[in-house]
Amino acid sequence: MVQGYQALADPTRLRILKLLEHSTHCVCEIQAGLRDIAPNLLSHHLRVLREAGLVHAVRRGRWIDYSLNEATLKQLREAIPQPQAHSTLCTCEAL
Amino acid sequence: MVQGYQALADPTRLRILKLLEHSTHCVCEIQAGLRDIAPNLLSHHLRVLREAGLVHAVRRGRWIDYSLNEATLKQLREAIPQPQAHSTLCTCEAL
DNA sequence: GTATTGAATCAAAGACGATTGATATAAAAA
DNA sequence: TTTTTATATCAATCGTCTTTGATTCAATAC
Repeated sequence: MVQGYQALADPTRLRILKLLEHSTHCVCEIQAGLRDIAPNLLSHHLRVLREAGLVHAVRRGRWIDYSLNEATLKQLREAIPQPQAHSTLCTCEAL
Repeated sequence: MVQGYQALADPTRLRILKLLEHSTHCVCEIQAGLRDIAPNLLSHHLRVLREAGLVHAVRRGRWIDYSLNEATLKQLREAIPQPQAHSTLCTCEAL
């Protein structure tokens, strides 16, 4: 989980994931959507996302297509803590 | 958003949030649940969580009670990218 | 086979976050 | 008012992550 949130915790990577919400994209298309990010840096961020399992990559000839990995994203969504129904108060000696 | 995911991306902080799912707790109770974390370090992590808006803190006499801030947690859950319905393929020239 | 295109890797610099030890604040008890 | 208890802050260290520039690898075109 930690690795997943770490991967989400970067503006560039969030931008990449947003791009992929609507479509699979090869790196050159992602690059076109993030003109301010150098290609090698983009490649690095894609690797972080890959290694965290947030996206997957498949080669198609000269290109590599990236898409969201919904299974992992769902896990991350569900692992964010949530107050439980019968949440009690602190039992420390009252004031 | 980035700050929120950053705050989630640490094992100690996830443990703290897990503890708070069931109940509000003062720092000394949280401390009891994380015996391997030094008090000053715990305090640091609580600050990170506070500044990211994931928890809130209220003083009760000598104690300070921490609880989850569900509003922010919900936002983070909903901001995790999700493939959209009519997700298309990469339009790059086919192989 | 050699060049070209698309993408990843390597090495190094700088910025940032985690951890520690020591000190400070705030409220209550003595 | 001094001490004690609960928690936070400060300063410094260490490690990790981001970014850059240069190089490498893989697939296709020539």
